[in-house]
Amino acid sequence: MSKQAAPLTVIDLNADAPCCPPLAQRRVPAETAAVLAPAFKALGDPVRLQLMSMIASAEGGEACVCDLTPAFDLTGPTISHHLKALREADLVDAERRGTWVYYRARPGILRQLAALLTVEPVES
Amino acid sequence: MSKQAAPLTVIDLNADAPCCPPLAQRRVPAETAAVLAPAFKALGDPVRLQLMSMIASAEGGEACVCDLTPAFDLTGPTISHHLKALREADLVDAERRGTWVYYRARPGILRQLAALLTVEPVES
DNA sequence: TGCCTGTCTTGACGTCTGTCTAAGCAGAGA
DNA sequence: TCTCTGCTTAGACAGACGTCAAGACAGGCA
Repeated sequence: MSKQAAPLTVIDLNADAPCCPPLAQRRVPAETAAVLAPAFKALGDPVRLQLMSMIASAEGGEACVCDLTPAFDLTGPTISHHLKALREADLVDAERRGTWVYYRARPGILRQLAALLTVEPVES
Repeated sequence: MSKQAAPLTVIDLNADAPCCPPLAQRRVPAETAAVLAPAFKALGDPVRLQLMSMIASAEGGEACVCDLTPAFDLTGPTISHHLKALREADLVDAERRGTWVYYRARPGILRQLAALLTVEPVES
């Protein structure tokens, strides 16, 4: 994976308002695709999708790694690796408080992705 | 993988109504994650994200491979490979009419994915 | 301070992915 | 029937990914 961080910051993934029109309305430009595809890719693993959901739906808006790990038949390092992938895709934030590390979802980018996938309701 | 794909058809990817509550509302079960993650994975490549958008936003609701291929600096077989990935993720349908092959988006699964990512609007 | 607990990082290994070239298949037209 | 065009499949290769074991690091507690 080559670098792609320089001029692509045009798209603010943390904004609350959708950055882009729905995918089905107008063709997604290459720059937008390059920025958003990694987020979809991060969600493209069943373990990470569940992790994302556990974090986003946790009470208080945050989840402790100590609660996430036992939910899977995977070793700690593997969960840590998946969490890192979610972090690098800007889907979650991590914060260490004492012994434990807490993860918190970033709703902004989730909104971007949801907006991109929006389709008009069925006409019948 | 020792699963036999039998009971996973509980989730109808082509239904128009969302199959599942938003990811941030309730924890996504493993079965649901296993079904939906491949769709996110398919969208997790910039080329496929653009292809998906070109197909979904095409007039008439369908796009010819002959129009898709020249839009990228990639060979025909590579585009064909990506289209196959979208097909296998149930994101698009293909139909041959005479010399050309036309691709059409399946809005149902896009709605499922969008619904899963839905987050409550910002409270301010 | 020293030990214990909990998490992250590193390195390794096998598998999967993205891309290409070459070959195969399906229709259309002469 | 032959040939041309358009798309897909097959095979190969480099690089990325998912997983684990082992070691490193950070904070709490006696």
